[in-house]
Amino acid sequence: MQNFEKLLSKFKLLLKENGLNFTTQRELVLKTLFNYLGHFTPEDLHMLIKKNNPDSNVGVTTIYRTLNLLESNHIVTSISFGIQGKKYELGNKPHHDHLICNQCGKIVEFEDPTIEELQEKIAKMHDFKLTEHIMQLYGVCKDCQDK
Amino acid sequence: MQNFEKLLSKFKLLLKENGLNFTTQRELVLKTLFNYLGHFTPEDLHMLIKKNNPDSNVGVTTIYRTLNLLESNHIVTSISFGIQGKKYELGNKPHHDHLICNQCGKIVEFEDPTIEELQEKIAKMHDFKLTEHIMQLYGVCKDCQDK
DNA sequence: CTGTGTGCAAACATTTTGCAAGCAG
DNA sequence: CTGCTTGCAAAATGTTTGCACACAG
Repeated sequence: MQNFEKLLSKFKLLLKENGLNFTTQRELVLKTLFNYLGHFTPEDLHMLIKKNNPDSNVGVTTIYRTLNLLESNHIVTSISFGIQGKKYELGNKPHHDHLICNQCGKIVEFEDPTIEELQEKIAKMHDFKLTEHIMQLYGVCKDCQDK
Repeated sequence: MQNFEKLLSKFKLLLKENGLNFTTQRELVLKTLFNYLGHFTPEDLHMLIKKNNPDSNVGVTTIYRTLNLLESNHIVTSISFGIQGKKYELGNKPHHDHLICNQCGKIVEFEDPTIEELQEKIAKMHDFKLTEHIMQLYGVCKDCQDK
Protein backbone atom coordinates (compact mmCIF):
# COMPACT_ATOMS: atom_id res chain seq x y z
CA MET A 1 0.00 0.00 0.00
CA GLN A 2 2.33 2.68 -1.23
CA ASN A 3 0.07 5.40 -2.53
CA PHE A 4 -2.84 7.24 -1.08
CA GLU A 5 -5.20 6.62 -3.96
CA LYS A 6 -5.10 2.88 -3.40
CA LEU A 7 -5.66 3.29 0.29
CA LEU A 8 -8.55 5.63 -0.34
CA SER A 9 -10.23 3.21 -2.74
CA LYS A 10 -9.92 0.45 -0.23
CA PHE A 11 -11.50 2.66 2.40
CA LYS A 12 -14.33 3.74 0.11
CA LEU A 13 -15.03 0.15 -0.78
CA LEU A 14 -15.15 -0.79 2.85
CA LEU A 15 -17.56 1.99 3.60
CA LYS A 16 -19.81 1.01 0.74
CA GLU A 17 -19.85 -2.61 1.81
CA ASN A 18 -21.05 -1.53 5.20
CA GLY A 19 -23.60 0.95 4.00
CA LEU A 20 -21.59 3.87 5.35
CA ASN A 21 -20.98 7.18 3.68
CA PHE A 22 -17.75 8.66 2.49
CA THR A 23 -17.26 12.05 4.10
CA THR A 24 -14.74 14.85 4.16
CA GLN A 25 -13.96 14.20 7.81
CA ARG A 26 -13.26 10.53 7.28
CA GLU A 27 -11.04 11.36 4.36
CA LEU A 28 -9.14 13.95 6.37
CA VAL A 29 -8.36 11.48 9.13
CA LEU A 30 -7.09 8.90 6.68
CA LYS A 31 -5.12 11.44 4.68
CA THR A 32 -3.44 12.86 7.74
CA LEU A 33 -2.43 9.41 8.95
CA PHE A 34 -1.01 8.74 5.52
CA ASN A 35 0.88 12.00 5.15
CA TYR A 36 2.43 12.02 8.59
CA LEU A 37 3.33 8.37 8.91
CA GLY A 38 3.89 7.92 12.59
CA HIS A 39 2.19 7.26 15.86
CA PHE A 40 -0.62 9.53 16.99
CA THR A 41 -3.00 9.90 19.87
CA PRO A 42 -6.51 10.93 18.87
CA GLU A 43 -5.70 14.37 20.24
CA ASP A 44 -2.49 14.60 18.15
CA LEU A 45 -4.49 13.83 15.05
CA HIS A 46 -7.17 16.30 15.94
CA MET A 47 -4.66 19.11 16.22
CA LEU A 48 -2.78 18.10 13.09
CA ILE A 49 -5.97 18.09 11.07
CA LYS A 50 -7.07 21.44 12.40
CA LYS A 51 -3.68 22.97 11.74
CA ASN A 52 -3.49 21.70 8.18
CA ASN A 53 -7.09 22.35 7.34
CA PRO A 54 -8.00 25.54 9.16
CA ASP A 55 -11.16 25.91 7.11
CA SER A 56 -12.49 22.47 7.99
CA ASN A 57 -14.17 21.83 11.29
CA VAL A 58 -13.60 18.36 12.63
CA GLY A 59 -14.55 17.50 16.19
CA VAL A 60 -12.57 15.22 18.48
CA THR A 61 -15.57 12.96 18.64
CA THR A 62 -15.30 12.29 14.94
CA ILE A 63 -11.62 11.47 15.25
CA TYR A 64 -12.40 8.86 17.89
CA ARG A 65 -15.25 7.42 15.90
CA THR A 66 -13.25 7.31 12.68
CA LEU A 67 -10.25 5.71 14.36
CA ASN A 68 -12.46 3.01 15.82
CA LEU A 69 -13.98 2.44 12.42
CA LEU A 70 -10.56 2.24 10.78
CA GLU A 71 -9.26 -0.03 13.47
CA SER A 72 -12.08 -2.53 13.23
CA ASN A 73 -11.38 -2.71 9.54
CA HIS A 74 -7.69 -3.20 10.14
CA ILE A 75 -6.66 -0.07 8.32
CA VAL A 76 -5.05 1.35 11.43
CA THR A 77 -3.61 -0.32 14.51
CA SER A 78 -3.62 0.98 18.04
CA ILE A 79 -0.88 0.49 20.57
CA SER A 80 -0.58 1.62 24.15
CA PHE A 81 2.73 3.39 24.81
CA GLY A 82 2.79 3.61 28.58
CA ILE A 83 2.79 7.17 29.74
CA GLN A 84 2.43 8.42 26.19
CA GLY A 85 -1.01 6.88 26.03
CA LYS A 86 -2.80 4.96 23.31
CA LYS A 87 -1.60 5.74 19.83
CA TYR A 88 -2.68 4.82 16.32
CA GLU A 89 -0.61 4.07 13.26
CA LEU A 90 -1.49 3.17 9.70
CA GLY A 91 -1.57 -0.61 9.47
CA ASN A 92 -0.02 -0.93 6.05
CA LYS A 93 3.33 -2.21 7.20
CA PRO A 94 4.31 -5.78 8.03
CA HIS A 95 4.13 -6.67 11.68
CA HIS A 96 6.70 -4.87 13.77
CA ASP A 97 7.45 -3.89 17.33
CA HIS A 98 8.64 -0.68 18.94
CA LEU A 99 11.65 0.80 20.68
CA ILE A 100 10.71 3.87 22.69
CA CYS A 101 13.01 6.54 24.07
CA ASN A 102 12.10 7.45 27.62
CA GLN A 103 13.64 10.86 27.25
CA CYS A 104 12.52 12.35 23.96
CA GLY A 105 9.64 10.00 23.23
CA LYS A 106 11.02 8.91 19.89
CA ILE A 107 9.53 5.68 18.59
CA VAL A 108 11.59 3.37 16.38
CA GLU A 109 10.10 0.36 14.64
CA PHE A 110 11.80 -2.98 14.21
CA GLU A 111 11.08 -6.53 13.14
CA ASP A 112 12.55 -9.77 14.39
CA PRO A 113 11.31 -13.08 13.07
CA THR A 114 13.23 -15.05 15.69
CA ILE A 115 11.35 -13.39 18.50
CA GLU A 116 8.08 -14.05 16.73
CA GLU A 117 8.94 -17.73 16.58
CA LEU A 118 9.85 -17.83 20.23
CA GLN A 119 6.58 -16.21 21.12
CA GLU A 120 4.69 -18.90 19.24
CA LYS A 121 6.68 -21.54 21.06
CA ILE A 122 5.89 -20.04 24.44
CA ALA A 123 2.21 -19.76 23.63
CA LYS A 124 2.16 -23.39 22.62
CA MET A 125 3.83 -24.44 25.86
CA HIS A 126 1.01 -22.83 27.77
CA ASP A 127 -1.72 -24.09 25.44
CA PHE A 128 -2.61 -20.62 24.26
CA LYS A 129 -3.76 -19.89 20.75
CA LEU A 130 -2.03 -16.60 19.98
CA THR A 131 -3.94 -13.78 18.36
CA GLU A 132 -1.57 -10.87 18.75
CA HIS A 133 1.20 -9.53 20.84
CA ILE A 134 2.80 -6.39 22.10
CA MET A 135 6.47 -5.91 22.54
CA GLN A 136 7.92 -2.60 23.49
CA LEU A 137 11.48 -1.89 24.50
CA TYR A 138 11.95 1.24 26.56
CA GLY A 139 15.30 2.91 26.86
CA VAL A 140 17.36 5.94 25.98
CA CYS A 141 18.22 6.65 22.35
CA LYS A 142 21.62 7.62 21.01
CA ASP A 143 20.80 11.31 20.78
CA CYS A 144 19.58 11.51 24.35
CA GLN A 145 22.53 9.53 25.70
CA ASP A 146 24.88 12.08 24.20
CA LYS A 147 23.22 14.99 25.91
CA MET B 1 11.23 -12.37 49.41
CA GLN B 2 9.08 -15.24 50.56
CA ASN B 3 7.45 -14.00 53.74
CA PHE B 4 5.50 -10.95 54.63
CA GLU B 5 7.60 -9.94 57.62
CA LYS B 6 10.66 -9.43 55.48
CA LEU B 7 8.73 -7.43 52.94
CA LEU B 8 7.23 -5.32 55.68
CA SER B 9 10.63 -4.54 57.22
CA LYS B 10 11.95 -3.53 53.85
CA PHE B 11 8.99 -1.22 53.41
CA LYS B 12 9.34 0.29 56.89
CA LEU B 13 13.01 0.89 56.29
CA LEU B 14 12.26 2.62 53.03
CA LEU B 15 9.71 4.84 54.69
CA LYS B 16 12.10 5.78 57.45
CA GLU B 17 14.85 6.59 54.99
CA ASN B 18 12.53 9.00 53.27
CA GLY B 19 11.12 10.57 56.40
CA LEU B 20 7.71 9.04 55.79
CA ASN B 21 5.41 7.47 58.32
CA PHE B 22 4.28 3.89 58.59
CA THR B 23 0.48 3.82 58.61
CA THR B 24 -2.32 1.28 58.75
CA GLN B 25 -3.40 2.18 55.23
CA ARG B 26 0.01 1.66 53.74
CA GLU B 27 0.33 -1.65 55.52
CA LEU B 28 -3.08 -2.77 54.28
CA VAL B 29 -2.19 -2.09 50.66
CA LEU B 30 1.05 -4.01 50.95
CA LYS B 31 -0.55 -6.87 52.84
CA THR B 32 -3.34 -7.25 50.33
CA LEU B 33 -0.90 -7.32 47.43
CA PHE B 34 1.04 -9.98 49.26
CA ASN B 35 -1.90 -12.15 50.22
CA TYR B 36 -3.60 -12.14 46.85
CA LEU B 37 -0.57 -12.46 44.59
CA GLY B 38 -1.83 -11.41 41.22
CA HIS B 39 -2.49 -8.41 39.03
CA PHE B 40 -4.73 -5.63 40.32
CA THR B 41 -6.08 -2.31 39.18
CA PRO B 42 -6.19 0.34 41.91
CA GLU B 43 -9.95 -0.16 42.00
CA ASP B 44 -9.56 -3.93 42.42
CA LEU B 45 -7.29 -3.34 45.37
CA HIS B 46 -9.59 -0.79 46.89
CA MET B 47 -12.50 -3.21 46.86
CA LEU B 48 -10.41 -6.12 48.12
CA ILE B 49 -9.17 -4.07 51.04
CA LYS B 50 -12.62 -2.84 51.93
CA LYS B 51 -14.06 -6.34 51.73
CA ASN B 52 -11.39 -7.89 53.91
CA ASN B 53 -11.20 -5.03 56.38
CA PRO B 54 -14.75 -3.76 56.73
CA ASP B 55 -13.82 -1.80 59.83
CA SER B 56 -10.99 0.10 58.14
CA ASN B 57 -11.69 3.08 55.95
CA VAL B 58 -9.26 3.46 53.09
CA GLY B 59 -9.97 5.89 50.27
CA VAL B 60 -9.18 5.28 46.64
CA THR B 61 -6.89 8.26 46.73
CA THR B 62 -4.69 6.55 49.27
CA ILE B 63 -4.49 3.43 47.14
CA TYR B 64 -3.24 5.47 44.21
CA ARG B 65 -0.78 7.37 46.35
CA THR B 66 0.52 4.22 48.01
CA LEU B 67 0.88 2.36 44.73
CA ASN B 68 2.90 5.23 43.30
CA LEU B 69 5.06 5.22 46.37
CA LEU B 70 5.59 1.47 46.18
CA GLU B 71 6.27 1.65 42.49
CA SER B 72 8.92 4.33 42.72
CA ASN B 73 10.63 2.17 45.32
CA HIS B 74 10.40 -0.88 43.08
CA ILE B 75 8.28 -2.85 45.50
CA VAL B 76 5.49 -3.15 42.99
CA THR B 77 5.47 -3.00 39.21
CA SER B 78 2.77 -1.65 36.97
CA ILE B 79 1.81 -3.03 33.61
CA SER B 80 -0.78 -1.90 31.12
CA PHE B 81 -2.98 -4.80 29.98
CA GLY B 82 -4.78 -3.27 27.04
CA ILE B 83 -8.51 -3.17 27.65
CA GLN B 84 -8.02 -4.46 31.18
CA GLY B 85 -6.22 -1.24 32.06
CA LYS B 86 -3.19 -0.58 34.19
CA LYS B 87 -2.48 -3.20 36.80
CA TYR B 88 -0.02 -3.58 39.63
CA GLU B 89 1.78 -6.66 40.88
CA LEU B 90 4.24 -7.28 43.68
CA GLY B 91 7.72 -6.95 42.23
CA ASN B 92 9.34 -9.74 44.21
CA LYS B 93 9.67 -12.15 41.36
CA PRO B 94 12.40 -12.34 38.75
CA HIS B 95 11.63 -10.56 35.53
CA HIS B 96 8.87 -12.16 33.55
CA ASP B 97 6.37 -11.41 30.84
CA HIS B 98 2.70 -12.14 30.42
CA LEU B 99 0.33 -14.27 28.38
CA ILE B 100 -3.20 -12.91 28.51
CA CYS B 101 -6.42 -14.68 27.57
CA ASN B 102 -8.67 -12.44 25.51
CA GLN B 103 -11.71 -14.36 26.60
CA CYS B 104 -11.51 -14.90 30.34
CA GLY B 105 -8.81 -12.36 31.13
CA LYS B 106 -6.54 -14.91 32.75
CA ILE B 107 -2.94 -13.77 33.06
CA VAL B 108 -0.11 -16.31 32.92
CA GLU B 109 3.48 -15.38 33.67
CA PHE B 110 6.49 -16.76 31.85
CA GLU B 111 10.21 -16.19 31.49
CA ASP B 112 12.43 -16.61 28.47
CA PRO B 113 16.10 -15.72 28.63
CA THR B 114 16.55 -16.11 24.88
CA ILE B 115 14.04 -13.41 24.17
CA GLU B 116 15.72 -11.15 26.70
CA GLU B 117 19.00 -11.60 24.88
CA LEU B 118 17.43 -10.83 21.54
CA GLN B 119 15.90 -7.69 22.93
CA GLU B 120 19.30 -6.52 24.09
CA LYS B 121 20.71 -7.24 20.67
CA ILE B 122 17.99 -5.24 18.95
CA ALA B 123 18.45 -2.32 21.30
CA LYS B 124 22.14 -2.32 20.60
CA MET B 125 21.54 -2.32 16.86
CA HIS B 126 19.54 0.86 17.24
CA ASP B 127 21.94 2.44 19.73
CA PHE B 128 19.42 2.36 22.54
CA LYS B 129 20.38 1.82 26.13
CA LEU B 130 17.58 -0.42 27.38
CA THR B 131 15.92 0.32 30.70
CA GLU B 132 12.92 -1.96 30.62
CA HIS B 133 10.56 -3.71 28.29
CA ILE B 134 7.05 -4.93 27.95
CA MET B 135 6.05 -8.11 26.23
CA GLN B 136 2.53 -9.34 26.28
CA LEU B 137 1.11 -12.19 24.26
CA TYR B 138 -2.62 -12.07 23.74
CA GLY B 139 -4.58 -15.15 22.80
CA VAL B 140 -7.10 -17.71 23.92
CA CYS B 141 -6.27 -20.08 26.74
CA LYS B 142 -6.88 -23.82 26.78
CA ASP B 143 -10.03 -23.58 28.89
CA CYS B 144 -11.62 -21.00 26.65
CA GLN B 145 -10.69 -22.86 23.46
CA ASP B 146 -12.59 -25.88 24.75
CA LYS B 147 -15.78 -23.98 25.35
C1' DC C 1 -36.01 12.71 0.71
C1' DT C 2 -33.99 9.20 3.98
C1' DG C 3 -30.80 7.61 6.78
C1' DT C 4 -26.12 8.15 8.05
C1' DG C 5 -22.67 11.41 9.99
C1' DT C 6 -21.42 15.45 12.51
C1' DG C 7 -20.42 18.81 16.26
C1' DC C 8 -21.64 20.12 20.59
C1' DA C 9 -22.47 19.49 25.26
C1' DA C 10 -23.07 16.42 28.76
C1' DA C 11 -21.98 11.98 30.75
C1' DC C 12 -18.43 8.81 32.15
C1' DA C 13 -14.32 6.51 33.95
C1' DT C 14 -10.00 7.05 35.79
C1' DT C 15 -6.51 9.52 38.09
C1' DT C 16 -4.76 13.79 40.44
C1' DT C 17 -4.93 17.74 43.53
C1' DG C 18 -6.36 21.15 47.31
C1' DC C 19 -7.57 21.24 51.78
C1' DA C 20 -8.97 20.77 56.63
C1' DA C 21 -8.83 17.40 60.02
C1' DG C 22 -6.34 13.25 61.99
C1' DC C 23 -2.68 10.55 63.36
C1' DA C 24 2.56 9.02 63.92
C1' DG C 25 6.59 9.90 66.06
C1' DC D 1 3.51 19.32 69.28
C1' DT D 2 4.95 19.21 64.33
C1' DG D 3 4.49 17.68 60.11
C1' DC D 4 3.36 13.78 57.30
C1' DT D 5 -1.21 11.37 55.90
C1' DT D 6 -5.74 10.82 55.05
C1' DG D 7 -10.48 11.14 53.08
C1' DC D 8 -13.39 14.01 50.83
C1' DA D 9 -14.73 16.81 47.22
C1' DA D 10 -13.39 19.07 43.26
C1' DA D 11 -10.50 19.24 39.21
C1' DA D 12 -8.25 17.34 35.44
C1' DT D 13 -7.89 13.76 31.68
C1' DG D 14 -9.32 10.88 28.19
C1' DT D 15 -13.18 8.79 25.94
C1' DT D 16 -18.15 7.88 24.96
C1' DT D 17 -23.00 9.04 24.28
C1' DG D 18 -27.48 11.65 23.29
C1' DC D 19 -29.34 14.70 20.34
C1' DA D 20 -30.71 18.05 16.86
C1' DC D 21 -29.02 19.61 12.66
C1' DA D 22 -26.34 18.73 8.22
C1' DC D 23 -25.02 16.19 4.44
C1' DA D 24 -24.33 12.10 1.17
C1' DG D 25 -26.43 9.36 -1.98
